[in-house]
Amino acid sequence: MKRLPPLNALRAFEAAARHKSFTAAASDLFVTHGAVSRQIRQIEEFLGRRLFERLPRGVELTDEGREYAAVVRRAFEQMAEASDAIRTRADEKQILTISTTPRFAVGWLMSRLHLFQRDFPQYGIRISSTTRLVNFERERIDVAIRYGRGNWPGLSVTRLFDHEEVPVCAPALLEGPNALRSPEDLARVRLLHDGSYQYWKSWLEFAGIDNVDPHEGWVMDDPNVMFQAAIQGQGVALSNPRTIETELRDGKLVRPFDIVLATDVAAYAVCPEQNADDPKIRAMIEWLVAQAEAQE
Amino acid sequence: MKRLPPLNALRAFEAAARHKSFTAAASDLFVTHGAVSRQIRQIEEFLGRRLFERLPRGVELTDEGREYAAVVRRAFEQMAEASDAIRTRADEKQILTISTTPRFAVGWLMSRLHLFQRDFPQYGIRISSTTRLVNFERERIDVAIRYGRGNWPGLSVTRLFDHEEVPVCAPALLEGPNALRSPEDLARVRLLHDGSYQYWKSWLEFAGIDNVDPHEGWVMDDPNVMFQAAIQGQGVALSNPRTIETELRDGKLVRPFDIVLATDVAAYAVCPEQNADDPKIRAMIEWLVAQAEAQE
DNA sequence: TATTAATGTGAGTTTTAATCACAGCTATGA
DNA sequence: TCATAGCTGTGATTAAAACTCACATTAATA
Repeated sequence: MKRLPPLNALRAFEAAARHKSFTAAASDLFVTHGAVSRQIRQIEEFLGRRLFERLPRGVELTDEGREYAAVVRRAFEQMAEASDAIRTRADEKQILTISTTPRFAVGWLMSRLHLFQRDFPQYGIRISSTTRLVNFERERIDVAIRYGRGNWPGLSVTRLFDHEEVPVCAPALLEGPNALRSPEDLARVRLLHDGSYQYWKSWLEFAGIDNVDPHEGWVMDDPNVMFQAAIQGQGVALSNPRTIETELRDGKLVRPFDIVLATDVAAYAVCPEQNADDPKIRAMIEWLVAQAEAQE
Repeated sequence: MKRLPPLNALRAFEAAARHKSFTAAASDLFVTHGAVSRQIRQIEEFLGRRLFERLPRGVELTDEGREYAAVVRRAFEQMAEASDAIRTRADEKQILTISTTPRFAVGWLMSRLHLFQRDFPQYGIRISSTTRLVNFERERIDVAIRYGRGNWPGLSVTRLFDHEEVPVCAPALLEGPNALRSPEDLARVRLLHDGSYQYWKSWLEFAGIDNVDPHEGWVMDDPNVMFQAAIQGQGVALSNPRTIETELRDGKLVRPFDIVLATDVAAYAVCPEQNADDPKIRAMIEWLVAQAEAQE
């Protein structure tokens, strides 16, 4: 076979030809314009011909460049199409089953999962949300995301992020004559509890507040219900800020004070040790870690 | 455009599919089998499918892999063909003119130049061999290779290798009753001089030989003629072993003793300073340096 | 049973590519 | 007409990717 030009540079050339601009191609490829400029030069040196005319504002393809770009684009399209055909082949599509808590599913996973699907169209996704500990084999779970201390024998354990607790409430509670200003003001509002009084008790101790009764308020067994109550202004809930990211960003919930209780539990991605090398499981766990890191 | 797999890995896949072997593909691509193994895995993880069946002796394409390989190969062929068409386009082909001494041309450059041409088919090559110092502009020289001390003002100078001198002769001179055994035996054979007695004089001084008259022997003004004389067994010549590589390898000439005289001159690639950035000149000089280094 | 001819892989190194920050160019518009 | 905005080019540095090495593993072959 005849010698091929540097392939990554060729892809940069294709993008530049499509945009008629190095800068636009660069942002298309998520690199800087300098990287594209170097790669185009590589191709031009390889071919011994200019492919672009350099103009003061942008670039323009030479005749040769235009012809070449057409061939290159067609070749890339064929490759992309063939790759895509394999990746999205519906028959015998592999299903990746994720088990997690309902809150984590709604508050963290859902808003990100389309990104995984975009990068890995070859896998079907199934989400099984339960607070129970799962039997991987019987329930056909590939990856579970669980809070704990990471000591699960027989399982491959990957830490995602620490679990911290911070009070959150509807923004309306920060306004008016009874507005929450300091932690002591919690005595005047309803506490929302997730299953047990324990969490608020620990937080109040940590914050050094003694005028607030941790047994006051409502207890709900479904955290999603609890957060809906908080959004409606029914009281103040405790939450890991990471799992209510969207609510915080949209302003549905706010953090009245920045006293963050660190805990000794963390979110972990786990799977049976013997499956840790399965490509789809590895892909998912690596992706979860990357997402958790990106969130910081 | 749909997402493309890692392109260099794709090339490795193509080679592996062609050879039906990772090891063979590796040597084809001048890398180790480990590199190919990783790249194939990359592609397989990207696609979410095995492309090869792993057998104990070698690998075999899966049905999917076979289909995919066909598409990929065709796409690469299109790119290679289009690239080649531009690179070898005869009209307006750029000519690269190299000026060097006749000896260097015959003894070093000639045997390597096809490698340059293979990598850079887009340039036509012209060789101008003369011992004169050249006028780059008037004689349209792009790159000159010259011996000296590297102090040529106005020129961009790149050192290639040191010039050393060592005696060489036909292997026949090492046999029979009058065989050359030690440097002192040079008194019994003819010395072959390249233009001046100076070189032998320096070498004999360096070697500490005082029974040999450096003014003995034949003086030839063309080193190629001198080496022909040496090959025919007419005497012993002094030479830089680098420029008679092929004669040494073929056994036409041998080094009777390993006393190497280092000199203060070296071989340099030079070009006018203002042309040092010309792609074809840069390509040639970088290639000359790489060849000189490879020879060591 | 030892050998051979392959692929797979963890750790470390080398090579390659990308970034950053600044330079240079010129059409545009104040 | 002169500063500005919008590009591309590049030297030095940093970051990432690829490769190598050495060893492991496997099963056909001698």
